[in-house]
Amino acid sequence: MRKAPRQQRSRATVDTIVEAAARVLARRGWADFTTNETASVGGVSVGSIYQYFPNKLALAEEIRKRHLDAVLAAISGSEERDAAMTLEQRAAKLIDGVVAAHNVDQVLHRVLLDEVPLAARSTQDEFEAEYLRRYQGVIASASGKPDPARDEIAGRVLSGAVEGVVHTAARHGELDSPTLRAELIELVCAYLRGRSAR
Amino acid sequence: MRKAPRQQRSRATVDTIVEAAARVLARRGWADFTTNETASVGGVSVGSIYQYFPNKLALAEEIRKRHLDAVLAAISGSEERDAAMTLEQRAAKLIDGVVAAHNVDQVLHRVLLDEVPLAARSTQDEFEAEYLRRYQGVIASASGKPDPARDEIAGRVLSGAVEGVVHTAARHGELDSPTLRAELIELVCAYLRGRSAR
Amino acid sequence: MRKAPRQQRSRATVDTIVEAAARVLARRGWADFTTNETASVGGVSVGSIYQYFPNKLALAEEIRKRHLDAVLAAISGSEERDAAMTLEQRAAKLIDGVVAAHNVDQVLHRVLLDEVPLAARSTQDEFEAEYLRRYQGVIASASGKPDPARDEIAGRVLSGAVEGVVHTAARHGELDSPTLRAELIELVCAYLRGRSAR
Amino acid sequence: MRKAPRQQRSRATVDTIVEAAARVLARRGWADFTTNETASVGGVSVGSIYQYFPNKLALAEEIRKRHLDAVLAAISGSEERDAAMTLEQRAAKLIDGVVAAHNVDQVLHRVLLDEVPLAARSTQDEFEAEYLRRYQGVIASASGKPDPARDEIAGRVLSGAVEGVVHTAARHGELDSPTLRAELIELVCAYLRGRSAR
DNA sequence: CATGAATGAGCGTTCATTCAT
DNA sequence: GATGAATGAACGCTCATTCAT
Repeated sequence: MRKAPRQQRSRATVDTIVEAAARVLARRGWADFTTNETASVGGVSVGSIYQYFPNKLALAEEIRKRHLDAVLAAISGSEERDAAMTLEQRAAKLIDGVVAAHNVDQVLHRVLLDEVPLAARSTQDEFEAEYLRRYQGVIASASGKPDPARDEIAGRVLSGAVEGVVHTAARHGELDSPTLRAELIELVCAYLRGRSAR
Repeated sequence: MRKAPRQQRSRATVDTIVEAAARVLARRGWADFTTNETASVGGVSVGSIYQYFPNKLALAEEIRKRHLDAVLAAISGSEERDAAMTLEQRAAKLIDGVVAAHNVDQVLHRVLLDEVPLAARSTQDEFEAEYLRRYQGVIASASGKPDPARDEIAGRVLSGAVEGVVHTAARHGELDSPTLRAELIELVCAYLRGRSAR
Repeated sequence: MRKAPRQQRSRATVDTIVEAAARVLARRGWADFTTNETASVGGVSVGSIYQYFPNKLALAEEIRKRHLDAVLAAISGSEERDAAMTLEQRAAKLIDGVVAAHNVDQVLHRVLLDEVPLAARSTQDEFEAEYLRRYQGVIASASGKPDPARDEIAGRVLSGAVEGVVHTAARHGELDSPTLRAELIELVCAYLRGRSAR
Repeated sequence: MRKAPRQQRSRATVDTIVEAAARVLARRGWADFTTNETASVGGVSVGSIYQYFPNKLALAEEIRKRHLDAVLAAISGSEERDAAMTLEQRAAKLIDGVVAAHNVDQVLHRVLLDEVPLAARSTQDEFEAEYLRRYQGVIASASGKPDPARDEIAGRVLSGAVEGVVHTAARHGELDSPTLRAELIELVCAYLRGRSAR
């Protein structure tokens, strides 16, 4: 950000801008994301945008930051590591988190991840690290003895798989289907069980 | 396409244009995809592009069509339904097909699927139908008795999962890792076994 | 220049643009020199300007080039080194050349030299070299034996002095005053005579 | 100026503003001279500038006023009309004054004279009148009998010449060269001697 | 008095698209 | 058919200026 908003008025303006920008970005996609439209949707002048953001990309970066924070909050929730939970229960909690994350703002989520170029060392990295940590939790509880290298691969496979399914489900508006939830849980458990059996 | 190229020369021109456009699209992404650059890369004039395509999106649509055809060709290969194949073998063949598909042109693939807006549902749908059919084959061979409704869901789950894993692997340049291949096969088999056990 | 104009039409357009730009630059000065005004004055679209010039400065550079060529042409004229000419005659010819140069387009001349930033290794250098060569001719004919170091200083002093007088005269619209001409010739001769006497 | 600063504090503010503005103007040139940068360099707010100056040009006008005052002060110095001084000595004093003037702030000087448009003729005129008066002093001491008309022309020629030489010397960073000083003195004396001989 | 948030006209520049040649 | 010159709406962004606090 170019300038830290000092007065209360300007903090409100920044919020207005970012929210308007997020709406425009989700509606139009990165290619048609326009500072002018953002300004008019937010009811502010273009100048105000550039008072706080050096350029369009920085604005998008701030949107990403705020969105991923919200997603992380949605994923987190009840953090207690209940030793008594079954694998199914852990998997269910994971899936619910991911689905909740996608429910934050599906379209915006997709645009941010697929279209907006990331400006070197963005918030994305921190987010992905936290995201993978979720999976490690479940994986660890399923495998007999921890094997960091193998576990990391499993994390990537699982997160990719779950993400892929949820992604396409979101596209078809079936994010909240219970069947989908059940199948996803089954997918995770089946994979992890087979893995610990090997 | 605006006009069907009649002579052989013009068919060559169209090919030149589409190939140049595909290169530019892959290199720059949809947001920076430019008809002028396409023309200069292809060594033709902008006018020639508009002789055959009513606008930029139509050109991209043609790229998508050709690319998805190539991807289908890569997936297909040995079509024989060998009754003697084990589940693992079938799964392996499937995975190999999907990976091969992504290898056709990874960057272009990603851009086409994630960034370029789809004008009409046409090409993409046909492709997805064929794509799911691949999965149905494997699913059918794993389940005892066919149950179209359940099998369709399983197809969506499996394709989404595999696609998701391959997608992220491609992003990290690990598409050809044998470990990944093994884990993916295991994922598919584990899921299908668990499913038929239920 | 970005593109060489191939057709005759485009060569005409480039001329139109440069001429319009020169008029705008002279009228408004560099700080208020605008591509939009240039386009509208020239009766072309902004796009056409950028078809041939990568940016505003390059356009100004082309104006400079053309202007300095014209000035050089005005200075040159009868080049014959008549050994029989007196110092006064040589000085008169020099002064006439410089005045003629300033008469090419006084306002534009001032703007180009004083305001427009020069884009590294511009036409300016070549011009100045040629300009100083004029002076060396007169200086050489006045001094007994050539002394390159001293002569160069004399050249700088003389050209600076003449330029300064003509400059302010131009500002007051007295460029064509015969009195001024006479005094300038006297200035040059007096300086050179005193110098050779030393 | 819009408002006369009454309190001591505000007079200090005005000074701060003008000094900051002068620095920015010298550094950036008129085309890139910015009130915002001025404010931030001076450590005040934009609002404060507009408290005292109706617009950017008025601010520049104030800079000019202060600068020309400083230049006049530099030129003046020992004002005593020593009847015993030789022409060379008088010329030397003149040259030293002009050089000293340019040394006040060479870059700012150039920008003010060449780039900043003059709003009203006021400040500049007064300055030029005083400037020419300097030259009249030397001219008067060199010519036998005073001839106001001829002397005025000589003043313009001499001031233009000296100014021109010093100007270019300043551009090449050779303002303090003793050779230059000697040549300039010689230029002035040679011209005046020749003139009184006619 | 001073601040600095807000404005918005206007700038330089790009690029999809048209059309005379 | 093919060319490429020409168009102009629209973009990202700046900055002189205003005014509520």
